[in-house]
Amino acid sequence: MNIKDASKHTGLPSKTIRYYEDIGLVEPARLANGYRDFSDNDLEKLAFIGRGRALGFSIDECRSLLALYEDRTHTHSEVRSIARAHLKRIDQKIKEMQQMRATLNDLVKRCNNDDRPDCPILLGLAGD
Amino acid sequence: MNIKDASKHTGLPSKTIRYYEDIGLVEPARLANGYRDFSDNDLEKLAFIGRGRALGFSIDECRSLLALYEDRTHTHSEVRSIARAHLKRIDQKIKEMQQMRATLNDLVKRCNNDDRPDCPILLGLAGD
DNA sequence: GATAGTCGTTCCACCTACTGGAAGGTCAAT
DNA sequence: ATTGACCTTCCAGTAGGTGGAACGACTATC
Repeated sequence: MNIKDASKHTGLPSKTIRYYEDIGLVEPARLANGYRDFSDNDLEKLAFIGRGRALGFSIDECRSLLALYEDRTHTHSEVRSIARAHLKRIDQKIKEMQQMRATLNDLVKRCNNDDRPDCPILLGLAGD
Repeated sequence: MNIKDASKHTGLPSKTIRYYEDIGLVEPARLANGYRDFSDNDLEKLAFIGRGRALGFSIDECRSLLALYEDRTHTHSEVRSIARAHLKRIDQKIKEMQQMRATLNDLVKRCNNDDRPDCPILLGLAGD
């Protein structure tokens, strides 16, 4: 399967797939004309990475998870520890974003009810 | 004020302050020895940018907001539109993260209650 | 057989927002 | 005179791609 079709199958842009090859995540075969030829296994790997990325795992975490997946002797504990660490990171990030949101929303609301020359958003950024 | 003290005042690393000068956000004066000499106004600008960044605004948004702040004839509407767009982005991002969290948390939970050889997290990533 | 249009290839640069480090200059205290 | 803590510039690297140039390959049509 050529790269365009692999892209359609996995939802990943061709450019990204080439990049993933560059950094050694997949190693598609090559046809006589030099075109990449993706096997079913390649597609599965790419889809795996795609899902991992969609869940916010880093490329390196995806790499590790993929290796664990392909190693039939994998233990749950390694996988869990990667996943739990990531979950913690996500929770942290969500908290930060909610804090941001609250502060910003407050400024915006104040701005909505205020038509004095100095915008409360800017005053907020300026530190009052 | 030298860069170290400016760093302490604003909470921004010296490296970052130099970077901000590089990209034209501040233009501190220079002493005869070539050292940067930050004025109160420079410090205010840096702190402004720092708060903007902490709220998740991009550098370019901070640049615009700072310009609006320094332009005493600024209108609320421009500021609001930047802030509202950012608020929307934050909300979108929070939603995405919560979706991620839910999916990942589900996988982790299934993994906790499951000691079959194939880890549910990996199976989830592999697309079941 | 020529041509057009859509694929494919590599390679290099660019993006955001910094951060790290090397090589060297300056200053205050001892 | 030397130490240590500053300062300077410049170059490279980070993550995870994305854009574009320059060029080759394949298919369909005339």
